[in-house]
Amino acid sequence: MTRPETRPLTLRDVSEASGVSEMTVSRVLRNRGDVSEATREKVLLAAKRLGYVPNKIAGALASQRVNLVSVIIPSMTNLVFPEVMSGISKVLETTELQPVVGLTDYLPEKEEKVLYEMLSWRPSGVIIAGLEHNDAARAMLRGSGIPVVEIMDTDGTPIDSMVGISHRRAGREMAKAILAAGYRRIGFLGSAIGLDHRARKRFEGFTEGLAKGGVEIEDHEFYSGGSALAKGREMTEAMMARSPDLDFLYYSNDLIGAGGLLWMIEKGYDVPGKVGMAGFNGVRLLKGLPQRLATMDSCREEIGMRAAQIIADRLTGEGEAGQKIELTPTIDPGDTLRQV
Amino acid sequence: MTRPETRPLTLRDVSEASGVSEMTVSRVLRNRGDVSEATREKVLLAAKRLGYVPNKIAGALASQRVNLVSVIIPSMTNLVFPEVMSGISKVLETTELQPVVGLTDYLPEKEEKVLYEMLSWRPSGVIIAGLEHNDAARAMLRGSGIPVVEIMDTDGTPIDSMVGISHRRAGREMAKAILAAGYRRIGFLGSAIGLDHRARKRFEGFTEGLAKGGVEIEDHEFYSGGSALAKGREMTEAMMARSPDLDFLYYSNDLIGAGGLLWMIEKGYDVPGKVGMAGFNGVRLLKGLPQRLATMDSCREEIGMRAAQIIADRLTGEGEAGQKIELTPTIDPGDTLRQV
DNA sequence: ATGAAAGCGCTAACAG
DNA sequence: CTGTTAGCGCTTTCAT
Repeated sequence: MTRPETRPLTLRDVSEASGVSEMTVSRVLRNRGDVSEATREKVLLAAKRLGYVPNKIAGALASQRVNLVSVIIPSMTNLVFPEVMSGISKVLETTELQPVVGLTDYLPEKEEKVLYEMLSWRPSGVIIAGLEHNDAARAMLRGSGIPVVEIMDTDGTPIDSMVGISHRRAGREMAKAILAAGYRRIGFLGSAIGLDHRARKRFEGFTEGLAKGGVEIEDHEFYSGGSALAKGREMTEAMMARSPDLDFLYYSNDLIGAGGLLWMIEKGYDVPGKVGMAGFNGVRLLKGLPQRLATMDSCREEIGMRAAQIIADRLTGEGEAGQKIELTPTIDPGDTLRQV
Repeated sequence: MTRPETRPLTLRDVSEASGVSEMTVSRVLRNRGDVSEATREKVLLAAKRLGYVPNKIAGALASQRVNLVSVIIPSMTNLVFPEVMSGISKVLETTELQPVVGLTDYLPEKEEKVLYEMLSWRPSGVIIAGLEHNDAARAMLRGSGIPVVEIMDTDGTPIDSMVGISHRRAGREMAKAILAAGYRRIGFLGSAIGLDHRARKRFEGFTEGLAKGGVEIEDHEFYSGGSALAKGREMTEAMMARSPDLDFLYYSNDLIGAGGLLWMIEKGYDVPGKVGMAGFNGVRLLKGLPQRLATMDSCREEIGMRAAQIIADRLTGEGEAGQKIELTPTIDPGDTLRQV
């Protein structure tokens, strides 16, 4: 109980305290190999009494195995990624693996740096958001020799495996649904899509889908920073002032859409009769608004689960490299997309 | 560029490729000690060409130093913790340290497990949410010999340092403000506070504060699970049906408060004239609601920053152990707390 | 069922 | 400025 020195305990301490060789102590602590019940108990008792915590650094170096999976995502405040994480955790919890998160803030150089840090810990696998990475990052991933799963997006070529949805298709499908519902004068409101490739692809797919129906976007507005709900409100106000004839507002995410919806309700617009509205993501958080915003589920938790499963399977040897899984998001018309 | 074998590269590979000793390669890669510009460039070139990524496991074992800070929090989907994280990152980015997150889901046993895993990587410090931990967890933290900062809460005794607010006091202050504004018939709506000690302390402080004014809570309702916004709506409806005479609704967090507020607005209640409302946390996300919910800033980002700073300072030797920092949350009356 | 020896890839501490 | 020698704390491998 008393341990005046500050040196962390080692296997040797447990070995001496229990009178059992280091090797056998190690076996007991890892449940490996045959150890008699008697010595096992002696060891466990000693370890617990001392408060021994094994040193994974030494263990990993010796065994050349690290039960860590690097998860590299842009942000935690986005609502989207915590749900992906929860899918990943759900699956990894059934294994020996542990997720370790690195954040990129949507910046390629930061991604490169974080990836380098992560790989220097020799993780057993990498789950990384997006298909766009700079050359250095791609080289590292390819050279790492470990399973890599790129997630969220399937519009592109993965380094190894990928799990996601086609954002281009998601945009197209939403355009199709909007046109089918009879809307024609359409405004787009989105985040400034400089570095958010998936938002950009959705936007491209959307205009493409409209074009097929002979329709062009009538107005658009982009924002960056600030509270999404408030921004949605402001942008909607600005756009409806500028283009009062719009009959549909498509938002690049549910939060700004919700802000817009609240404003429209306040102003007494007939939604979805006169003006339809839709967002993107299927954010559960927003259930509870006066009207349910039409949206499209982005399959976040499932993406996390499938990605984690790919890594887990690869490590047990059951899995194949180069898997490409495209999930199919479904449109939820909510109360803001008129039904035909 | 070609590397048929799958064995990761080592310092030795770089050493051989550059014709410089391993030790000097190591010096170059870590910017330690004096190395001539000529050899430095030779080494850097070789390392880059091979795509060498150092093995931190070996480095950590040899140097007995790990630039990792464990951050142990209940959840990432809570809105509160991502902001704490962002404060932590902001400070650690100015240092060599890297945060590593572990999630407990508010479960003490899981906290113990996660902590054990974390400590087994011998991090340089621990930042952990809350002051309540089971015996094993406390023993590990105390025995770890590294700086420990418990965050969020200051109502209790820390193992080492703590940074947070007094939730008991926060509840009391809100009670005082509500009474001062003239409200008397008060309902409380909160999350089921089984394992959320901070919510519990706020509740206790709140009833205590009311008691000082001779007032007792008239009705209360607790929820668990589901979408907070929707729950707030449902709970508010239920409570107002049951206790139509209430003139104030205090919510244990902003999200359920927002749901309640939306419902009240829809039903045409005069807020804050007839009924006042308040939440807790100062969630920025919610700016953009029709009315701004009264709330109390929980200083999340600052807590993260201060905690990270304590760890960083301890490691450079400038800092002291046992720091106790209590921040003072301020009430934001928004539009739902009548001003006197 | 248990132990002894060797070494994982790197860095600290010395030499030169 | 550069190199050599010993480990870091554990696990692998091979004996017993």
